[in-house]
Amino acid sequence: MWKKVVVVVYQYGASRIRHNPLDAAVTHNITGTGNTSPPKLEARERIRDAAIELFGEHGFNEVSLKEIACRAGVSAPLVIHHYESKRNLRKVCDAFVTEQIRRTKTESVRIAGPMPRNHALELIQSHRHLLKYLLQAFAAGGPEMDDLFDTLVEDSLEYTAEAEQLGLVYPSTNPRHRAVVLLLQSFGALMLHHQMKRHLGASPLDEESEGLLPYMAAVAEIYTRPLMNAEMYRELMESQQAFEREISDASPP
Amino acid sequence: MWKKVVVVVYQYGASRIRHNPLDAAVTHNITGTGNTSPPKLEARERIRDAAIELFGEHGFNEVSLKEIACRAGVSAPLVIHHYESKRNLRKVCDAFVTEQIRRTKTESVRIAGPMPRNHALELIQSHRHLLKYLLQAFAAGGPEMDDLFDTLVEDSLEYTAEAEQLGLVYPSTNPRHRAVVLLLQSFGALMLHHQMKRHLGASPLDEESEGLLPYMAAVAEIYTRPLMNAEMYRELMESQQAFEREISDASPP
DNA sequence: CACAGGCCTGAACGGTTGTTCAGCATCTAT
DNA sequence: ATAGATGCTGAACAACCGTTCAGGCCTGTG
Repeated sequence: MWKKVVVVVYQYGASRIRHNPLDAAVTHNITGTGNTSPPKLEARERIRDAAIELFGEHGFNEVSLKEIACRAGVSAPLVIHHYESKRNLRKVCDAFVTEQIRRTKTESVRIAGPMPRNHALELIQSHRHLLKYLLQAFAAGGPEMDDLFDTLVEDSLEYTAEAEQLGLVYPSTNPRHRAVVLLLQSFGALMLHHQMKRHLGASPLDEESEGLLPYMAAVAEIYTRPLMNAEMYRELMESQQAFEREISDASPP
Repeated sequence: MWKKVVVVVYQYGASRIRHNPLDAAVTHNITGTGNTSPPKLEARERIRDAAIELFGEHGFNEVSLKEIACRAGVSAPLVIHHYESKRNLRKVCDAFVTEQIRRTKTESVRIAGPMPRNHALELIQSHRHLLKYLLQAFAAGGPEMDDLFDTLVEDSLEYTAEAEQLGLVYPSTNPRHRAVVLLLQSFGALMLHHQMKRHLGASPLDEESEGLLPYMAAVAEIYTRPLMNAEMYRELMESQQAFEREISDASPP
């Protein structure tokens, strides 16, 4: 039954989150027909969805309870009545989005097979609002997000290893570190989606799903062909090592 | 007595900032000789520096005027007296940081020669607070930041081309797009510096400058050796092309 | 029918925010 | 010495925030 709730919520979210009386009637209809177990439906889920959408769009502190309530078609005190406080609402949203993304990820992994595409791009097409929320939550921090990031790393590590055995991905001297940096780069690039859209014409986070080819092509080229020389590599590492040696020589007396 | 505490805190903060000798000389000169042009020194700069530091650390909306004033060792209304409003203060900070980074960048380019290191890493060692502010400002958006990002792209493009002629960097089918994506990835990874520190042990944004080798090594490996197969590349591009074709076939009736 | 209980709301409260205002020192110029 | 800027402050203000409270609507149950 919990699943059913989730499905309804998702469909609701996919329909751009209009909270008209019509939609309210529809949800009421759905709840009224079948479920015998304690429903507790309707407004509670609408509030959560509105919060997720608005937090994802504008950030946590930029959104007031009144705006959330307004988008959910309810009053502000009701938000407090259902979720104890705004902070707790955020915690619930964090947990919900985390769970939803975890499920979506494993599903998409099953479907896509051992294709180590960009994690971010994997999620984008169907769950844009979740991804937006996720990015805001990553920026804001919090233990839920730390856990989620960890599982993303583990998942990435896992099916990158599969792809490596298939010869699609080349081995690394430190697969875990590589996976982490790739995740950081992928999600980080999405956090700058505004600049990405300005310079590349489109971003995975805006409404139209088209025009991503320039970005995909650039990323693909960077990841399939070496970008810089081995000599470059050596110089980079040596300068950094020299710098760190200099630091540690100077500081610890 | 409270003031004294504040002042100490500020000086400690300022000693990390390390103003340019040029700026220090100018300010001292003005105050000492009684320049005819509007002096308005001392507190005004302190407020600006405090604002930059706090905005960079906690974000624009997370910092109140009172906190800025407290760190600058003045009262809140004085902030309004010097800078018309909080929004205007942010605009001034944007312009100042932008200008400072522009200057620093050209200097570092001169010094480093045609070494297309990470732009971010280039700035980090000496101007961490500026970089923190920059990342927050990128996240918040604004025309000043758009302009700055554009010049970063142009600069990157320019001396990547130099490095290319020296054989340190390999050519691209679209150098501009590649430069943009590299910038997005570099800065974006820094925006997730919390996760970076958790998984890689250190981040360029925290106080100690050591321990960056894991990150540098992973980045260097990604950029010097191909990550995935050409077959992988083909599949990636084709799936995206197919997806976009499907979209454009369905939508424009 | 009465009545209890779960949604839900309007009004109101305390706290914080950015900003305004009147006035206090300090200094310069007349 | 007087007048006038200038730099700066404490007190106060309106607006908004998250949250509380008392009560109204609706539904199910005796």
